[in-house]
Amino acid sequence: MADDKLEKESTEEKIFEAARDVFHQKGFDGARMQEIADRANINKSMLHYYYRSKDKLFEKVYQLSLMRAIPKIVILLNKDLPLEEKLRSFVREYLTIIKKNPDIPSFIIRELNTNPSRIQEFFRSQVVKNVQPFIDQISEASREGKIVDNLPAEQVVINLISMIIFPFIGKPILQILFEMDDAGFEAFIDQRIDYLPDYVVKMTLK
Amino acid sequence: MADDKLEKESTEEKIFEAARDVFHQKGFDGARMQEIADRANINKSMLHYYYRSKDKLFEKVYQLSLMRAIPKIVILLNKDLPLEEKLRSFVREYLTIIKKNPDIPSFIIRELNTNPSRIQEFFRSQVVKNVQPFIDQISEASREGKIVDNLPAEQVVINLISMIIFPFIGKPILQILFEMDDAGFEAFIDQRIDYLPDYVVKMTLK
DNA sequence: TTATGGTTCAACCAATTGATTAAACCTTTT
DNA sequence: AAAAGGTTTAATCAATTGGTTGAACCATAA
Repeated sequence: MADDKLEKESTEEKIFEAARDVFHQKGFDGARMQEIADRANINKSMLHYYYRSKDKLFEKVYQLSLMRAIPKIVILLNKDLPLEEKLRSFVREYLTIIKKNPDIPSFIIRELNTNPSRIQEFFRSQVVKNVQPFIDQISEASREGKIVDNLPAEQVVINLISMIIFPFIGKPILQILFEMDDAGFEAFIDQRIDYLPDYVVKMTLK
Repeated sequence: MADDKLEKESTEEKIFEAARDVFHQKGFDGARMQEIADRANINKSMLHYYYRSKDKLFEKVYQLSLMRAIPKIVILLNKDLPLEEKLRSFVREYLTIIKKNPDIPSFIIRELNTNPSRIQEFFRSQVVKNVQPFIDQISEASREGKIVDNLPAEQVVINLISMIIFPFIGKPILQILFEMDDAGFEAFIDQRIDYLPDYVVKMTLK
């Protein structure tokens, strides 16, 4: 009755959000159930009441993190667009989505490197088949001599993904190197959203 | 007396190497002292006898991992070379060094994201001042209108680093996406060492 | 009012983990 | 050979961690 302003949030939701924050920041191994409980302002038993175990809770967080980041992009890749336009919107869309969820890349990469098996399956079943048409489209363009240096599709795709994702993963290094605060980093990303789509097209297509 | 072929290795060294492997693979939080001891084929007490604590042991591993990866590159950046040549050799050298220590990038990035304070200082004191001349050189070139799209130095540098480092960090994704085994991945990197230096120059300098 | 059933909590448990200890072992020195 | 000192080991500790339990709480329905 004190400040129930916007506290319609259920306990289950509070737990999930706290878990998401802690898992994102510390990873599975570094996360503590007690810390999640504290951040959600509830008793630790509640975690197990709603999610059974740390593994199950992590699974939920992980799944939603991936779901939030990937499908929107994947849809784009399956559209029937000319390569040039697809490249441009891929870069722009991807950067924009990650900007809204900037801690997801580090999170995914970290868990993918420390405990591959847990999620390789997800990638194999959800991502690969949706990216394949895009790869094929690039391969075809390469065979037709439309790609700079006749690079194979794998190299082109990695160059794309690298330039999109790495700045978020390397944020702490970046901030030290260029003496950026968080606002500076955001401005840096905005600048990227602005020039990178055209830049990528230019450096990829003849 | 069985197979003491090359076992001149001291216990201290065996511990360090085992620790390096385990820390690289699992990170600080995921690493277990017992696992390190097992991998080194020694009693767990030896870890503490030689390195006092898990933290101290980690510190040693971390420091050497950084030392091994960074100085060689940093030296290059301070040489008095024309930008074009410096770019080329920067990409080639950096890729070659990481190829020899392919698990270091993920390791550094992971710890940098989970526990920034532990190492920010190292970067600030060791890396920044050595990279600065390189940044300045690019900034100057940009002012002189020699950079494609007149990109600011920060964007150029990040594009470089992204394309060099990310493939190693994203190896698990890459392997799923393109159905690569470890040999395939190495071939992929070799291909990169081959074309990326010139490619980067072309996409950076007018 | 009271019975019901979902929710919350404090107390507790078993297992794991980093760390310590004291004795045994081995190599070198005297 | 015996003393000395560094090295190795097994046993053990205290703290932490994920997880469990049973009772209390509280809203809703009979």
